[in-house]
Amino acid sequence: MELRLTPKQLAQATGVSESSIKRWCDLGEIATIRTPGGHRRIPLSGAIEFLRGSEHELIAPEALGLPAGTRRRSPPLDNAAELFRIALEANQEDRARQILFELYLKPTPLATIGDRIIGPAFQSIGHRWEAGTLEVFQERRALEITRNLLHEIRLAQRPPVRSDPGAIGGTLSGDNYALAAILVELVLRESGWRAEFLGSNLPVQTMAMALRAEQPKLCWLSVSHVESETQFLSDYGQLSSASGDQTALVVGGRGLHGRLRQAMRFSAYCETLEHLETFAKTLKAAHASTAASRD
Amino acid sequence: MELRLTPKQLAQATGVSESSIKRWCDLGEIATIRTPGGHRRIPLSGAIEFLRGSEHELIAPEALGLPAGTRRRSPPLDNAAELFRIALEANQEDRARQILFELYLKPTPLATIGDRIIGPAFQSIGHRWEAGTLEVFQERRALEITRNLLHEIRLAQRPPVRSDPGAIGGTLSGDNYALAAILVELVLRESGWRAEFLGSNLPVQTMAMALRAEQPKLCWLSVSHVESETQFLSDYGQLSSASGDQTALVVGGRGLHGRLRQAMRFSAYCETLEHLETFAKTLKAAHASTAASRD
DNA sequence: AGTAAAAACGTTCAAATCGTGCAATTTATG
DNA sequence: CATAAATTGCACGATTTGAACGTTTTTACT
Repeated sequence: MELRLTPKQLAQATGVSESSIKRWCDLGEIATIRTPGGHRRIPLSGAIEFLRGSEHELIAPEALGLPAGTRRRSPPLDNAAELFRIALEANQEDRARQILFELYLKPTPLATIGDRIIGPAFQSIGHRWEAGTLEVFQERRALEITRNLLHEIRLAQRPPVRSDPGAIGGTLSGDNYALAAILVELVLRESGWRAEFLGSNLPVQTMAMALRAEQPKLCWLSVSHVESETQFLSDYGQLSSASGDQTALVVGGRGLHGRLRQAMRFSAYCETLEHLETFAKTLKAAHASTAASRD
Repeated sequence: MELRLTPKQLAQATGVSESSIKRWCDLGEIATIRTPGGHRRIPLSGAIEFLRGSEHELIAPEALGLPAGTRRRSPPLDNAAELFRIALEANQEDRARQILFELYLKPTPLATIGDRIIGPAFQSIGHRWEAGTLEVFQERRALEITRNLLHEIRLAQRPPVRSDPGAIGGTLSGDNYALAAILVELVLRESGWRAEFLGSNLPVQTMAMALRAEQPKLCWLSVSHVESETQFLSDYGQLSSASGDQTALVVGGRGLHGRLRQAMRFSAYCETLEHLETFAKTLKAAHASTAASRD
C-alpha cells in the first residue's frame, strides 16, 4: 500500500482532474501535508477518508494499493456476508479484501461491517464446521485472513492523536477468540478513541495492571467462551475493582448469558458493535464537554 | 551528547527522498551541523523544529524519540534488536515499523531479521518479564504489534504464484505462540514457496486433514511449548503418518529438546530460520529439477 | 594501524508538481 | 429560456523533487 499519494495519483485513482484534487486539498476537504518545497502529499488515510465522505467513484483502486475491481458501488450487505464467507472458505484472500474495502469505502461504518458481514460469516462458518462440511483448519485460516485484513483497514484509518481518550481491551485467559476484540479496537478508533488491543488470553492480573498503568477512559472485555463461570466471575471481579471511577468497563460477546451478566457490574453490555459504537460516542462526547467546561 | 541523525535516517523517518533532505539542510530549513569531514548531522532539536514548522507529519514520529545513550546510528544488527525491543516495550509501533522496514529494504533476508532481531528482542522481553521488570500485557502487546508489522511486510512481498510449491504450517493444540510460525511463512514466501500459515493452537486432526486436502510439498510445525510430552509425541505421530512421501515435514522451536527430537521422524529440524531458509531453497531446487526432467 | 565495505558527499538532470489564469461545463435562479 | 454563479478541467512557465553517478568520508573488522 502506498503510504503517501501525490495529487496526480489520487486523481488517477478517482478519475477526476488533478486540478480538482489540488483545489480540494486547499479547501481542506482532503487532509494534506506539504513538503517544505510546497508540494502536496496526501496520506493514504486522508485519501480514504475523502473517498468515504464523498460520492466519487474509484476507477483505479490499484493506484492506492487496493485490489483491482474494488468499487464504490458494491453488493448489498446481506449478499456481501455470503460472498465474504465463500471467499474465506475458498481461501481467496484477495477477493475477501476486495469485499471488505468496497464496503468500507461506501462508506459503511465498521460496526456495521462487523455486525452484518464478519459476524454472520463466521457464524455460518461455525455451523458448517459443526455439521462437518468444513474443516477446523479452514475456519482457522479464515480467522487469520480476516485478522490481517482488519489490520489493513486499521492502517487506512486516521491515526489516533494524543488528545483522543484512551481505551484498552482484550480477552481473558482461556479465551483465544481475538477477532471480536480487534473489531472493537477498530470501531473505537473510528469513533475517535485512542484504542489499543492488548491481546487475547490475557491473565486477569496483567489486565488489571494495564488499567492502573494507562488509566484509560474505557476498557472493553470480549467474552466468547467461558470455561468456568466461578473462575470467570472471580477474574471479572478483580478487573472491576481495578478499574476506578474514571474507567468505563464495557463487556460483550456470545459467552455472556443473562445469568452471568446479572452477577457482573459494568458500565455497558453491548449486544452488537453498533451498540458499542453508540455508547462510545456518547461517552466520548461526555468527556469532551466536561473537559470543555473545565477550561 | 545529543543524538544526531544522518540525512538518510531523517529521509526514511519522513518518507521523502534523501536528496530533498540534503537540499533542505543546505537551504537552512533544517538546522544542520557538519562533521570535520563535511557530512551533515541533524541534531534532534533541529529535526523536531523542522517537523513542527513544516507540519510534515512523520511516518515514524517516534523515530526521534530514541532513548538517550544510544550513540550509534542505524547500526549493526545486534543493536537493531535492542532498539526494536525498546520500541516494542514503549509501545512505539511506528518506531518498530521503521526499524523493521529499514532492515527489510536494505535488503536483509527475512530469516536474518527473524533470527537476529525479532527473536532476540522477544527473548529479552521474556527475561525481563520473568525478572518482574515487565508486565505480561506489555509482552502481549509487543506480540500484537510485531504480528501486524509482519503482515505489512507480507503485503510488500511478491505474491506467490500457482506454480510455486505449496507449504502449510502452524502450531499444535496448547501452543499459542504464533509469531515464529508466521515468520516461517514469510521466510518460505521469500524463498519462492506458496506458504500458508493455518493458525496456532491447531488440533492435530485438522492439520492432518489439511495435509491430505492440500498435498503440500512442505509442512512446518513450530513448537514453542510442550505441555505433555506423551501427548505431543502422539499428536506428532498422527501428523507424521498423514504426511506422505511427497510432503517434507519440518520442525523447529524452543520446545524441542534433544530427547524429544530423538523420538520424532522429520525431514528437517531447524534451529534457526536461516537453516530453514537454506533447507527450503534446496528442497525447492530439487522439486524444480525433477519437474524439469519430467517435461 | 590498515583495509575494505558501507554510507554520505556534491552535482546534474529529467520528471513531477506548483500556482495561476481562463475556458468549458454544470447548477441554481428569475 | 436566459443569466448568473459555481464547479471542473486544461495550459503554462517556474519551482521542486527524486534518482543517478563518481568521489570522499565514515565505519567495521582484522
